[in-house]
Amino acid sequence: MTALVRGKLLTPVFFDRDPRHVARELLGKLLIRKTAGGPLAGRIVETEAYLGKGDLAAHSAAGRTARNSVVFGPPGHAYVYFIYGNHYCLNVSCLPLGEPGGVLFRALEPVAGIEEMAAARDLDFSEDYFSAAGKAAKIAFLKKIASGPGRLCEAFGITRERDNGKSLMGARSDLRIVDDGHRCGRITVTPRIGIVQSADHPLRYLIAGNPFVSGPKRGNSLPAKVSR
DNA sequence: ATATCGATTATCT
DNA sequence: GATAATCGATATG
Repeated sequence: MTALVRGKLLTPVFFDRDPRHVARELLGKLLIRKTAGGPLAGRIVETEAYLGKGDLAAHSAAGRTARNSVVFGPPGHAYVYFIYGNHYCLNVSCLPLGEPGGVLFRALEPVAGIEEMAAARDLDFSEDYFSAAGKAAKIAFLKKIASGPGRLCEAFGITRERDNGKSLMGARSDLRIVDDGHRCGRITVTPRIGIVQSADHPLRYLIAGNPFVSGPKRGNSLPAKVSR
């Protein structure tokens, strides 16, 4: 697996906006984790926007607490929380200091560090088998690595202890997002997944037709489609 | 292919 | 004490 993992770091201005814009424009960017054994990288293919005010599904809906304080902080920083006693989820803070808002990373297309990520996910990986496998089998395997918010955190070793509050824009940060010039085509917008309050708002964004998005294939092409 | 269910704990009421 | 921005296993068509 070749790994061309280079690109421009994103800036505070990119994140200092409405989470809906950030969520949409994060599609196609690369999330990168620097490790001693080389970089882990995945292309962002699915996100969800969480708005500060009036969004009852957002952790910030009831105001600032110890857990959600990063979302009230400056833009471009990692908000990592623990959920269901089992999983971590990664968000990036949006909007200026004092205004809550964020974007949840829901799925990545594995780009570099496949073997390391598979190991972190407790998946069996054989280079020989993988390189010989057909296209469909490759996709099926790669989909298990980071297709889901809890899965991508496990693949990247993202935890609250290690990453909460960290800048995702820094040249010194081991966790960052870059723009490598990739342009995704059409974007599909659907309601968010796994929530009950404010469940109808179309705030989930995904690259249309991308096989690495989370969830059943059915719901991923239903409502509004937007191009860019 | 879709539905249902149990696991497991930080956080908030 | 109830809940949760999930996942993986199991059951059923």
